[in-house]
Amino acid sequence: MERGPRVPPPSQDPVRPRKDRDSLPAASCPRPCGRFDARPPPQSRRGRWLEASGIEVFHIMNLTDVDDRTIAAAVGKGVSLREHVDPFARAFEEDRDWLRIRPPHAQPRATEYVDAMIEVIQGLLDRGVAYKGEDGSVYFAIARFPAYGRLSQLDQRELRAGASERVSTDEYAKADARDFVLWKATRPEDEAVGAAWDAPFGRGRPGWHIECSAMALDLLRRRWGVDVLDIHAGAVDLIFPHHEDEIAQSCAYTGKDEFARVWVHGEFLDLAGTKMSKRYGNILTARDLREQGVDPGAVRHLLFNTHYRQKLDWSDTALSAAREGSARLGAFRDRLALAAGETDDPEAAAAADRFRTAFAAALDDDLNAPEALGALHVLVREGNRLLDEGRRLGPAVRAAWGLADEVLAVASSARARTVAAEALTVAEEDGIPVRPPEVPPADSADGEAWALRWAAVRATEKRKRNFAEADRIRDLLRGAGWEIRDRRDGAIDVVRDGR
RNA sequence: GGCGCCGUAGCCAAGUGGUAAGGCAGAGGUCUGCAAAACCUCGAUUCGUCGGUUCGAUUCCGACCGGCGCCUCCA
Repeated sequence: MERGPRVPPPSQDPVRPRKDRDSLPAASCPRPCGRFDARPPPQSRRGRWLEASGIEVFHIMNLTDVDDRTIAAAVGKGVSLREHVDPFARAFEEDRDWLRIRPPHAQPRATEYVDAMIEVIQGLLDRGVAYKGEDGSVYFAIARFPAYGRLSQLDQRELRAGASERVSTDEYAKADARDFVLWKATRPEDEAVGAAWDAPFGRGRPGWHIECSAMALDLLRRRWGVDVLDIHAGAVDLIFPHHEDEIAQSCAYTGKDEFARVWVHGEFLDLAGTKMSKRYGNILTARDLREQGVDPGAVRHLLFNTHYRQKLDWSDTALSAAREGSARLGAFRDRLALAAGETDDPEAAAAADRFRTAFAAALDDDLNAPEALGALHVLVREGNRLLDEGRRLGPAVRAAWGLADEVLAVASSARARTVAAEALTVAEEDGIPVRPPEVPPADSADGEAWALRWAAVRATEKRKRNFAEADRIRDLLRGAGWEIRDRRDGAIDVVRDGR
């Protein structure tokens, strides 16, 4: 078991398939449904990098669709659990896609794996590490699992029962205050929303911790016949107790020493210096950003600018810096697409080489995204310089860019539309270029055509040296969100302003 | 009280036992009718403070100051 996660470079273990999973709590609760108080899960970046390195990754992301809050919310709305959860799950997937996070290979829902959970719980009862409490619920007996606390270094903590005020008062059903619930005896409200199942040890519903273990184990065993994960990811706040409990129940059940070879814990996103949390009322959701028109590339740029194990303090200035950086990369992508030739200038090939080395070294070293991003900016600077000098960028640079884009996907999606000089003519009437309407079309889909027509008019006016009019048109377009850039070869770029 | 993290240029942020990536912002320059973009040049003798180890520490150790997280189902 490793903490302070340092994943072995892929090259050390090139063929073995890896199974990567994340425990993503509750499809019902705000967090997975678009909020990202924890970063977009680090395993999604790791997955991209491992895959780009030629390693097969199988990523499982659990959906907790049954827990106290989900049930309470469903009861409140008078709908079934499923009806309550589905919209959240869909919204979550939309936000995930918007953030360019790849879908997991499997996304099991807790309610569809209850049989697997019952099997694990029964196994734990059979092994004597679980017991049925007076309230009919089944608990895990921490005293029977000596390794408990290794991940969070709990063994070094003071384990006074009731050290925290949050425990102790009404936990009389447990033998030990630290024991956690595996199976909760059914309550009327559970039945009301369909959150109750029959089990040999009584009717009830699974506890949160067991869901993750049972789903992962079930998928791992059926697909590979193994019961240890290579990588287990999650946010730092899950280390204790959730991951600790997962380890306890999983290892007690499988008899293995570890549940995951490597634990990857992402730090939090802070807002105004404090953890983003409902408790503090400082929530920022992916949905919010989307509605503000923020480019997902900029969001990723900001996220990758800080190591995943480091807290990231979200601020408008940080976002705006990321937006600029992301736009610079997007502009280079467009430039490269137009300029790339069949061969690389030797200097360009060397730059691409340097980039590949630095990029791989950074990501192989515990996914050092900030350093990888730095390397990308160096490549872009050198590429831009060479293009300015009229040198050729070819397959080497294209491939280097492609790798970066595949793994980081941080470039702004705003694309420049380039119009060649010869295409910049417009019909004239009595020596005056025919103009499109001053007001941009309501339908944003027609916006580009409108902007391009105006750009052509401006080019015409410019040729006639009517600079005042040309400047007026540029301002008009800028007001409508379009940036015009004259190029040295006489062509123009029209860029949708992504801000 | 226990466990743990952080403090690097105006801002964000990597990193190394031998004197500090990258981005943003700013200044000057090239280019341009003017812009924008791009490129070039410029910024920490210094990495919270004070000690210690060392030939040498920002990097290791200790103390202190400041900020933050977790301590049994916020999920």
